[in-house]
Amino acid sequence: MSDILEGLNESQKEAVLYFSSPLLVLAGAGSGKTRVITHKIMFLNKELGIPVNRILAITFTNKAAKEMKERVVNALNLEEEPQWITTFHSLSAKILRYEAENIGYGKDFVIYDEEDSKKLIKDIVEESNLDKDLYKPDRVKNIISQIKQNLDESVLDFYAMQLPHIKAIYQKYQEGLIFSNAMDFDDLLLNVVKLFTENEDIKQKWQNKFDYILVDEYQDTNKIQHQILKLLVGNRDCITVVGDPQQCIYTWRGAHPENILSFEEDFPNTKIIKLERNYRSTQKILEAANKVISHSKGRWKEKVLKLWTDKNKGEDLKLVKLESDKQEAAFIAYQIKELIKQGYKYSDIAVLMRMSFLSRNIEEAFVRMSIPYQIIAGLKFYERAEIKDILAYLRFAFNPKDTQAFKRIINLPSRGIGKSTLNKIQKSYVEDWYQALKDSYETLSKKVKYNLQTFFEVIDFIKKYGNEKPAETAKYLYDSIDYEEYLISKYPKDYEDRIANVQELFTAFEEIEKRGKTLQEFLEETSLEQAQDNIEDSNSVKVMTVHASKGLEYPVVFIAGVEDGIFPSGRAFEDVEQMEEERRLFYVAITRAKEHVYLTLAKYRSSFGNSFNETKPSRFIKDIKEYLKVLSSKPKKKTDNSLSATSTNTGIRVGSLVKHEVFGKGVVKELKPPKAKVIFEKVGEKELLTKFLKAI
DNA sequence: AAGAACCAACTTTTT
DNA sequence: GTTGGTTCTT
Ligand SMILES: Nc1ncnc2c1ncn2[C@@H]1O[C@H](COP(=O)(O)OP(=O)(O)OP(=O)(O)O)[C@@H](O)[C@H]1O
Repeated sequence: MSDILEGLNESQKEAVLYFSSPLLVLAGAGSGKTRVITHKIMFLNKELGIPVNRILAITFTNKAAKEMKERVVNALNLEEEPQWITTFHSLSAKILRYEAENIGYGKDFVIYDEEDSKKLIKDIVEESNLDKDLYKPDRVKNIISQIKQNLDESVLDFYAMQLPHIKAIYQKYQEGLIFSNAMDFDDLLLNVVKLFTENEDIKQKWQNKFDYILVDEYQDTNKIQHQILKLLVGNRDCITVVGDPQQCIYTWRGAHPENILSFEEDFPNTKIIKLERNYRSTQKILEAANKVISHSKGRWKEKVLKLWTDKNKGEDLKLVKLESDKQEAAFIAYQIKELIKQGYKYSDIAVLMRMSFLSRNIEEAFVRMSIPYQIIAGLKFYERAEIKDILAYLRFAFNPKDTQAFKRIINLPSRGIGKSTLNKIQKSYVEDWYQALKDSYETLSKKVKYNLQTFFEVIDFIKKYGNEKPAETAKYLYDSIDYEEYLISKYPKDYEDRIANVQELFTAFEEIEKRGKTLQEFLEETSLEQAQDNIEDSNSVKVMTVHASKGLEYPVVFIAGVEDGIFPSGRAFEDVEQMEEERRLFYVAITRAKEHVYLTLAKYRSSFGNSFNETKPSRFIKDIKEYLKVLSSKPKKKTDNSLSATSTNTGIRVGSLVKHEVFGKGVVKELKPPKAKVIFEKVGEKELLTKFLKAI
């Protein structure tokens, strides 16, 4: 029975071969759950003759989907990538593109990100003359999300006690989205449920598309996602899900460790298979992880077998206490250099943290020590203002109902359009903003009229050429509205970075032009992008939040900021449930490691750059102290020239010859982490972020 | 309506 | 250390 079953243990084989009823694979970290899914796809195709495009496999991240696709393509010698190995959100977006008209949307609907959604809420609160301190967009958006994720409007009644207008806001928010032909992230899922429940024939059609459905990381799915699965499976047996309630870390997005146990209730005759062998970590790491999770409460605990491994004992986990956050970062950098000397590669190493702002110090230390790194967190590329500005123009051209995009671009660059002009335009609104603008045109002031001419030209140009020639279109847009000028005057301090970002966007457009993708598809992809997606294969240390490390593994893992208030987060102090999640998060962090774990903490940490606060070691430390070795911090050396001179890395040093997308070739004059002063051949001296520089 | 100048309140985690 | 908001001036 073929090589597909090779490299699987007995329980994994059983899981791959089981088809008699719905299957739930419950197992701890690193036990080969994902491998079960991948091999089951191969088996379904190769041994049972099911076309890969009739198999739906859902992963948590795009990156996991990509890797799974690659494995399957290689193992089965496929000519084309499987279409339906994807995430819940991408799947939903794909379904809704086909079916939008059936639920009252145009098929050019846009996806509103968090920022768009919050701005909409802010507008509503303003228009309704409500107390904007009470109805903070953050809070309101959270509540609305909770309602949508729990398929339960009684949540609304609960909050209505404190916030009497929350119901009205919710309603106006939904109206506002539909008005703009837009969906938020939750709608993406919710509308699939709506579509399927209201249209039996459409549901049938999609059921018939798939012969088998597999889901990875099931513990982090929420009720709507579960509902989508139910609707797609119908009363068939064709589903396998794998998961680990101990690794549930997205309860704030509607997941719950208990959910995975109720899978049985919704899918009758569910068979449960448990895996108990860990293939990832050394004994000590595994035991420490087991210990962490053994302190957790919750009835799901006994449902998962305790893991064992026959790997060697390995080394103790290390705990290193440093005086300050700067020294913590310096230690990590120093220790990485030591590991490199021992033969590890930069890409063997990950630095994990609970909160993304901790990466700042680490980045600085890495630049100083010439350690190649990649930060997988923080402001994502497509959330940057300059990127969103350009995209908003494109969005608006294709979907002129998009109110948030319209408001963003109508006075960007400044065209003399403020509140009162906007009101005039709004009065003419019938069909969409483009029409409103045209119809109100004659009533506007001379200056505005003049300025709007370019605006119309640009929008018309995008409409005409945007889909075929996105790169050229974007460049035309950039020139016509003098966007560079705008960036320079608005961001005198860092406009270079921003221009470079836009340049990078153009490159991405050229890419999609080559691959024959539509702009529409591109916009959708970017809104569903995840931090993990950008992880490079390059030989660099990966720096990320614990959340972003889901499903990944590294020989060496540093966990920074292991302090009460950071890990666990201070927000979890009063809430038992949340503290439980912090514990699971800590479990996830440790179980990413194969060979070495370093926990680091700073006795004093500066908040917001100035005041130093004394910290307390994380409460999780004492749970694993029997596996911990406390290291004294090494004496600090002031300079690192000797180190960087001997190491062969791609880091940038004073004197390095470098290249920049926009400014061309130059020489590094001075390092000011994370920036560098560079003298360029053509444009002279500039100060910019080193990440935009390539050593040559 | 735009821009300067000043202030406040942040930072979980993210599709 | 940033981002967004407010207030004042032009
Ligand atoms: N039967 C096996 N024999 C040897 N190695 C295996 C086997 N199954 C899985 N592995 C390896 O163990 C590691 C963890 O596997 P996998 O990612 O599938 O686990 P997982 O249970 O999905 O982990 P997590 O819960 O952390 O996402 C991988 O490096 C994988 O290649």
